[in-house]
Amino acid sequence: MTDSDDLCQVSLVDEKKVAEVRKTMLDEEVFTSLSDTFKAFGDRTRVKILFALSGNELCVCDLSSVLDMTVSAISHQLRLLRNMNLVKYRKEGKMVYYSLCDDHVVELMNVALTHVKE
Amino acid sequence: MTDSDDLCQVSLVDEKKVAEVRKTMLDEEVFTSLSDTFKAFGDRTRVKILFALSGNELCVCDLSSVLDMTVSAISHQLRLLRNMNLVKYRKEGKMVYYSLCDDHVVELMNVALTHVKE
DNA sequence: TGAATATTTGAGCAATCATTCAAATGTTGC
DNA sequence: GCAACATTTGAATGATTGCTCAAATATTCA
Repeated sequence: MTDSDDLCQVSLVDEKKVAEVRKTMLDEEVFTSLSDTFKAFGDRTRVKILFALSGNELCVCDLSSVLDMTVSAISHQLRLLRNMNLVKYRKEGKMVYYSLCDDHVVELMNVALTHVKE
Repeated sequence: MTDSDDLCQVSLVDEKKVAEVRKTMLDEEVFTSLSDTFKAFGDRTRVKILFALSGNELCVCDLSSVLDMTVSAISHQLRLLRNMNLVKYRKEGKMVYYSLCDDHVVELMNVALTHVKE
């Protein structure tokens, strides 16, 4: 961070504004959780999985078939979504059925969709 | 994709469900836009920038000061956010003031925040 | 015109990440 | 126990990405 201390002159003028904004900033961990959550949605495979699971409980091979992707690839991404508490699973014999954890997931996708559609 | 055709036996049973889900899936480009949008939020620096800009118009060096990061690093991320139509800018002399494009940005962060806080 | 300043940009580098492949785990039914 | 099957896992690899550094733009003011 070579130029973090040679701030622009105007920052002295906006010192008050900067201080105010700095005060409203959340804790570092909150921003980390926030960006981690968004990061989980920030991949085509994972959004597709989450979208497919909205309203449906699906097993890994169902998802593999719907997305036309390797079971292994799907499973890797499901683990990530599990760790992020976005999906939960239910075992039934050899099968593992996945579903969404809560409604925030659908809500987030809907808000983002309205943005995408302008 | 070596095992995309040797689907599990159960998929024959769930064939109907899979076909239904497949029908509800959105177009490929929509999923791409969706994940790209989320990807823009999926970085600590960028969420912080977006959060700082919610309700405030700030110049690059203000942001640099608030986030305690290089002007260059901030500028690089601002370009990405500009390309994603999440922030807009206004030139005033040497300064460039950034602000959020629309309310979806704040809305998305709020929904994600309620998820993070459980 | 030339110095000072705010911002942008491109190349380079280290770190992260998504997928593949092969192997392991766990479950069912013989 | 063993074969078949659904899923998970670890290592490896190619691709993407965030930041730094140096240089380029663009604007103001003397």
